[in-house]
Amino acid sequence: MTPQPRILVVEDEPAIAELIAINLRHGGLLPVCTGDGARAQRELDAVLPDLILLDWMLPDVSGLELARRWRAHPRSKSVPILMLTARGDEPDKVAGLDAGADDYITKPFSTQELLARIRAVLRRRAPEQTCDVVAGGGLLLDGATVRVSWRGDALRLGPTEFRLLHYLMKHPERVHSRAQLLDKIWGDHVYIEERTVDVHIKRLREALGDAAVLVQTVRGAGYRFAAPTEVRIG
Amino acid sequence: MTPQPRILVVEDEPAIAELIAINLRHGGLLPVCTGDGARAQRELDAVLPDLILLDWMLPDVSGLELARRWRAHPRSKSVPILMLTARGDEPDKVAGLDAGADDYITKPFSTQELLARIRAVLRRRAPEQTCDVVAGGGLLLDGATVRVSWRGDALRLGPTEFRLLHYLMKHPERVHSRAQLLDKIWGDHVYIEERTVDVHIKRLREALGDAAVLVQTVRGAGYRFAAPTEVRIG
DNA sequence: ACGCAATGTGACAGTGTTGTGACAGTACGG
DNA sequence: CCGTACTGTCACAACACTGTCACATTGCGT
Repeated sequence: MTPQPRILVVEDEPAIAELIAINLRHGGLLPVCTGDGARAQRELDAVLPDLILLDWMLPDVSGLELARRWRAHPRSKSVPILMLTARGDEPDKVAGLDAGADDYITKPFSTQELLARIRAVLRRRAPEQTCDVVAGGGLLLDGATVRVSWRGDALRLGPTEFRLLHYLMKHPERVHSRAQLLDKIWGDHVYIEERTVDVHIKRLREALGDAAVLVQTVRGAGYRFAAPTEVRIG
Repeated sequence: MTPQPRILVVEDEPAIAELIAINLRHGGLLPVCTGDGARAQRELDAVLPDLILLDWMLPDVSGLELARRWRAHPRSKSVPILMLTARGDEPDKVAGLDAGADDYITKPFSTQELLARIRAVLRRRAPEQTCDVVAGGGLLLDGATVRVSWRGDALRLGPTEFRLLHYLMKHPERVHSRAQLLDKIWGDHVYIEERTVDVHIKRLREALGDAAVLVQTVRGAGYRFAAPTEVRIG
């Protein structure tokens, strides 16, 4: 599990989503909010969260449908799902758990109850974390053990550096703006100077040593993880 | 989203409203100021803005009430609201977010913070851009990775050269006047010498090397991206 | 061939962007 | 309570990029 468990919040009502986000953050979790199934899917494709907080009612598809779909997909199969439903209808509860939800919670709920249930699910899942390894250009990053190695030698990274590298390596070649990185790594709804990203990139490069060339600056656009362009000899 | 996002500023103190307006304008946004709820409502009925900057205290109604009302109305439901309040009282914050605000900023605030928060909200609302690759005449340009290659070899372009080539390649064959290029690539709100386009075209050609023949001059009209015209025989 | 207008080109100072070191605040474990 | 590790911000330096100019070159009509 990453230092700060990532929680993907799928909730269409912005006010509630924000409320949840605040509480999660306060509880030491890292919320990422999405308002519909499509966005949630994209987010899920990007970085696998430690837990999904899934609202029953969504604008595009039902939470039930999403849960079933994610449970069927091998990549997201093992991510625990906590269902969020308006009233404690017994049929819903059964259907939700049937679709693969690990637990469910009914609105309105207290902050403590939400956190407690999330922690319970995380704890239950913790021991059997599946592998989440990314490799590229001689670097090897393991999300499960929180370790990075360069040609076999272990590297020492701080938490933020690790998450930064993790995200960059999951989307190699692609250029990410500072704003995007803030959203994805620090979580949305937090206000941080964009230049802070630069500083962490520097610290990351320091820690990477020789592998620093893999983290490239694209002037006027952002940063990217990639093997340096080959020199063609012809 | 319009090229220049419209921001409806609802703030009763003229001095503060003006200050905000100046900062927004400077940040590339288009502010429209109103001093009370009634005017704001009229403005909202007239043209839907991209974001609403809403003061907590207003002469006629509370910002909270406005937010709730706008959130309930289908027309204005999806316009993000950024609440503005004098002190960072947590109860107020929760109430504001509960009423439908997307984010919250407390006075006094820095210019940068205001702009950053506005951009963050706008960004969150904007759909995630899909990959855009353009190819033509042996050139390949990828907007996501910000890379250009000529018959497989990577090319090094500056930011403006990249945008210029991107635009030209997106509309091949077509001739673009210098004025059009300035509008599309530099933005329509800045005044720049038309000859500057020529200079960037030259730099672009330099960077393109052999592929420079694809960027053609049409005397008296402008520039165009196209495969060179064949020599007509017969 | 000539003159005019349009375009190419090299140079340059100003600006903006990024790298970097330092610093204070915070969290955490001993 | 103190030390350690980490974070976010800032100020400054280094550097790339930008816009403009002056001048060279080209194209075109007469």
